[in-house]
This record gives sequence, C-alpha cells and structure tokens, in this order.
Amino acid sequence: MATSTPEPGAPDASVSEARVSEAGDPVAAPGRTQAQRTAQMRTRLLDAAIGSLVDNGYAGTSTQEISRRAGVSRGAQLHHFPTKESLVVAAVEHLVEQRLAELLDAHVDDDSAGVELFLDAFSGPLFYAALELWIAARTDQVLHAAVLPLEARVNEAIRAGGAAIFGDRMSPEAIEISVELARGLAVSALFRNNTTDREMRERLIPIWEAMVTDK
Amino acid sequence: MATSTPEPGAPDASVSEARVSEAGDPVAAPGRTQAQRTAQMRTRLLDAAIGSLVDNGYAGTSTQEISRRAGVSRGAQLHHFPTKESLVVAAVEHLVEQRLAELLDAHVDDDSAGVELFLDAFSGPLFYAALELWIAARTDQVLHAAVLPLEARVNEAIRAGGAAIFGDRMSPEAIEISVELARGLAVSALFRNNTTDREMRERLIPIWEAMVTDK
DNA sequence: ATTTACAAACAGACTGGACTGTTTCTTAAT
DNA sequence: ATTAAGAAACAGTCCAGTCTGTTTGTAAAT
Repeated sequence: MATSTPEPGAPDASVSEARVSEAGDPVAAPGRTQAQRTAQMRTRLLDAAIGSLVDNGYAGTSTQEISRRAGVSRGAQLHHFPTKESLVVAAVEHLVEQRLAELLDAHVDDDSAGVELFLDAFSGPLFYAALELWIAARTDQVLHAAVLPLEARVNEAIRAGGAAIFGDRMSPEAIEISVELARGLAVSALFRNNTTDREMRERLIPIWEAMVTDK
Repeated sequence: MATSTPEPGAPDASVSEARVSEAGDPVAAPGRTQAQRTAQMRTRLLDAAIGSLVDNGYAGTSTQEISRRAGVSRGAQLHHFPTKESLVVAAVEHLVEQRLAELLDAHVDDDSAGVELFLDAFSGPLFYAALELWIAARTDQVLHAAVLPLEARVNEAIRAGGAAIFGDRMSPEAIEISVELARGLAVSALFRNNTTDREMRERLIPIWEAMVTDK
C-alpha cells in the first residue's frame, strides 16, 4: 500500500540508515576475500532492510528500495537473497541479533535504576523495525514462523535483564507485568503526540513503581 | 511488500468480511434514493477495507482488493473515493465508529467484573484493524494526522468505561495503567503461540488484580 | 402525469510506473 | 581454469489513477 507520503509521522526515531555505505561509494576496494565480500554484502543489505523498515514501514519496503539504500545492484542482492522472502527472514534474524546486542550493551551499573528502564527496551529504531515485523507476521505465515522462535529469545533476554537488575526488589511476575506495560506504552506512543505521551509516562511510572517495588 | 502468503499466521481472528454483501449479490434492487445508494456503497467499501486490513494487513490491502472484496466496480469505488488516501482515511473513521459502538455495547452488568475485562477492548478483528493502521500511520503523515484525534476519542471511551466499572475499586491511574498493560499483552500475543499467551495471562492477571484493586 | 434535461452513480478498459524474479554477461577470487 | 560475486537487461504481474461510456435517480417543464 503506502498512502503516498512515505515520510515518518510518528515518534522521533529517524536514525537508521546506520551509515553502512551510501550509494556511489568506492564499494569495490578489491583485495577482500570471498568470505569477506559475502559477509559485507549481506550486512549491507540487511542493515538497509532494517533501515527501510524503520523509515518506510513494512508496506513501504521493497527489494528495490533496499538495493538503492544499500547502494547495491539488484543483481548482487538477488545473488545473496534469491527471493524477497529469504531477504526478509534474514533481516528478522539480523534484527534480533542487533536487539540482543543492544540489550547486553545496556547493562546498567547503577543499582538504583527505576522501572522506566524497561521502557528503553521498547524504544529506538530497532524497536520500531521489530514492531513492523510483528504486525506483518500476523498476516504472513512464513514471516510468522520466522519471528516466533526468535522473539522468544529476545523476550527471555529482556526478562533475564530485568531479573538481574530488579530481582531483589520485584517478584518475577511483577517484572513480567512491567515488560508488558512497557510494551503497551510504547505502542500507545504511536498515536499520541510526544507531549501527551511524556506527560502520561511521568504521571504513571512513579505510581507503577510504588505499586510494584515494595514486593 | 507482502511476502507471498497473505494467509493469517497469528491469533485467531478471522471473522471480518462482516457480511455486508458479497460479490454477486442482487445488488441493484432499484428504487433506492440517491442518498441511500451513496450510503450503501460507502459502507460496503469501508467494511471491505477494514475486512482486508484484518485479513491481509495494511501491506496486503490494495484498492483493487477492496473493490473485489466489496463486489464493487472500480469505477464506483473511484467515484466515491477518488484517491486511495481518501478511502483509507474514511476507513479509519469508519473503524473508530465501529469500535466505539463495540465498546458501548459491552457495558457490563456484573459489578464484580475482573480486570481481564480490559483485555476485551484489545481483541477481536477491530482491534487488529486498528493496530494495522497505527503502525502504518507511523510512516505515513496523512494517515497519522487522521488517526491521532480519532484514537484519542477511543481511548477516552475506554478510560471512561473503565472508570464506570472499576472507579470504586481502582484509582484513575491504576485504570490507565491497566489499559496500557492490556495493550501490551495484546501486542505480545502477536508473537507468542496461543497456549503460551493464555498461560501467561492466567498467571499474571490475578497478580495484577491483587496489586491494583486494594486501592 | 409525462416528458425532457441534468446530475449523480456505476461499469470497465486503459496507462504509466513500480514491483519481484529470470537470464545473460562481466569481473574478481581461488 | 573454475567458481563465486556482482551487474544489467528483460519479462510478466500488480497497482493507483484516468478516461469514456452506461444506467439510475431527480426535478423542472409541459
């Protein structure tokens, strides 16, 4: 679909594009081994795919757009990912790797961190890319089959991270509930303007924290 | 996009199509006034649009698909909705009307209703249609502008309904948090299999209820 | 009450462009 | 020299929107 304007109209996530390499780069730079060439091409394409998901949404993401964005010829793309489906599935896996890395990076030193930390797991470009895929997977069996097991890993990582940080203050169930709450707030942010959303969080989070941390 | 298979692969929502009037109906039945003809055509198209959102997702919803589904010629469609954008925006409004009606219908007589009632507001075909639109609106300014004010009305209705039912047992903030939690669980259901999801709800909801209803 | 004049509703062919995937060819690595 | 990587031309489908023509409703004129 894509109702004309492909410009973002929601929260302020627009990083993406991840400076992998723009079109017109001195891409070639020979001297690479075959394995290197393959790996670089794949990451370029997958990063571009995720970037397009973030910026254009699933509906606005075509293989051609991904090629353009990656600065890669369609021939190369089709060499590595012969079908769109294979590309999308690989992008899902790539995205999960990145999200897991992001979660591990964000291990907090401060032991007095608040529950608003959960919200960090549901923000940023990677979250929106994942969201696009969840929704698309609802009506796409192949995607659904690819997403389900991987998403379980991400959730487990979130849960484990929460337990490591809040385990002494919160019951396991309270942690799980916090995760779901954070996800709800993140989705709600899609159709609330930024100020309304911020006001709401600042009002609700402390109350939630009080409810949940006395254990 | 639409990675080949348009078949649903997620939760068990497949009602849709709403029996407005299938293709091949004795549609004509002259003797209708112009206003009637217009109204009937519009509802047929808008119901078909929402049905397609539920079954095929936003990415899989084209104007031609909507025409097919409604059993309406493209000429007629283009007469009433000259652009795809106008059709989609009208569908958003139509969907909001239906969701509000659904919410009002579901006023509960039982005063001892549990918080799992919040989850009902985030289930069923209409919820999935709305979800598709929220996500699509993230990267589509026109859609975003159309969705934002309308969604505020729906949320207000949910909040008011919650207050009417739980107002004596829960603080306003607890109600708002419950709504966000319900939304989070609904989205999570997209990438969890049905049994995992049910198990999770049955485990978390009572705990949540205990946390929130002592006021 | 008919007829005539006009407008709205509806139908379907057609156009230009974008999309996915195939095939053929060239260039780099081994 | 053989194989993989990368590029480019090509084929066929689908899509949104335009255009021409037909049918139905409405209301003025007779």
